[in-house]
Amino acid sequence: MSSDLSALLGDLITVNNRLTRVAAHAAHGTESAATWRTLSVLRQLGPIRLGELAARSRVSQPTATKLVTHLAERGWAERLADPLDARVASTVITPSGVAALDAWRSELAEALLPMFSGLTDAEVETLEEAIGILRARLDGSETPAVRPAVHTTSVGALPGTSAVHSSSTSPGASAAAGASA
Amino acid sequence: MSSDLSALLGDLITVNNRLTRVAAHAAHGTESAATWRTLSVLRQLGPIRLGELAARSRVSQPTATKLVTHLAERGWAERLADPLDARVASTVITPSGVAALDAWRSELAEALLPMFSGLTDAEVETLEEAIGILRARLDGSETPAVRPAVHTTSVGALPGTSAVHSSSTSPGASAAAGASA
DNA sequence: TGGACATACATAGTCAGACTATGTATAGTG
DNA sequence: CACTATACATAGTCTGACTATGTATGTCCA
Repeated sequence: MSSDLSALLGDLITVNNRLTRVAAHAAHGTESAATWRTLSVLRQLGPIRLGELAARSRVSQPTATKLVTHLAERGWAERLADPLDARVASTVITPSGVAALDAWRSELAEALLPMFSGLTDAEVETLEEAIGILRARLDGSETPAVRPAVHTTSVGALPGTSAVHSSSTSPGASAAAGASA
Repeated sequence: MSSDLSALLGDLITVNNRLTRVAAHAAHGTESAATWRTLSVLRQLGPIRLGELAARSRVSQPTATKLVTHLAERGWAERLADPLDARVASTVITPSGVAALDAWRSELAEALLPMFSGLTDAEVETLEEAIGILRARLDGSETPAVRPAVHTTSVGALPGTSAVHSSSTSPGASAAAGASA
């Protein structure tokens, strides 16, 4: 019954774009979506080099610089000097940043509740599983674009490529939904 | 403990934001996401007044004006004068617009295929259902009078057989797939 | 050891989508 | 026939995103 993967992806992005507008209205009095997205990545991946953050967030390196600067001004992230390489400026989320992220999630959820009230248990489970599937794909696919390095530094093994292929009705989805980076 | 709806919604929006970045890279040589989102709404809802389009797209009325102007310049949409009310400028998608939308979907799907290759049938089904659930909520929560879910059509019943572009529902009141309050 | 090249991040400048505030034309009403 | 409400257009601004480029540091090799 799986019609066409092409159509599925088209619908996925279309719905995604519409949801983005809804979220923009929901998180009104707070920061931008880019801020929260970046904070989420920081919380999930811990101290991370700026270039790696840019790749994971699918933004350009200058954009990542701006976002981190913004977070640092808010006290939600800090830059750490790398003792082994003075060029590197790793970024960490601060406790204040974690708190802010949690607060945003709460506010967002409250704003979206009317739209998503009355979901059946089955629907909630479906959404949880779908989120898990998408997250696995987002985390697992290493950035195709920015990786011209032929150099084999091989210091920090990237934590990606979790290779999660849990089928539906497996416990993986609910766990992924609850963990929340 | 499966359902903390608050956490689910937070995860949903976070994943959504990350997917948006992926899509931005995928549809590279073409128009913006706002263009395709608007075009999708136009195809789904047929001739539609500008204010209604803005509400459905979750953008302000001036933004809708700009988007429609852009579409009209491309020849992808046309403004229709309302014989009963000279203030009204309804908008319709043109055949050229439908073709452009289909082309975008194809290009997008091709670009995203590597990331989503190897999905199991169950995973595809889960994503299809999730898309249906979200679409129902997006379509349903618009007007003060929420359209009641009429029948319990399975989401898997999307046709997808006749044309290259399936889904995106049919015009009219087909929004209630899978709502089942 | 020192110069050439590569890498990591920062800065500058630009573009587009989104908003609020406001203007203009038409419709409805007492 | 004004008087208000409605529907859309216009003006101006903010911000996230990009490309192009600059600066500092690391690495390689003669």
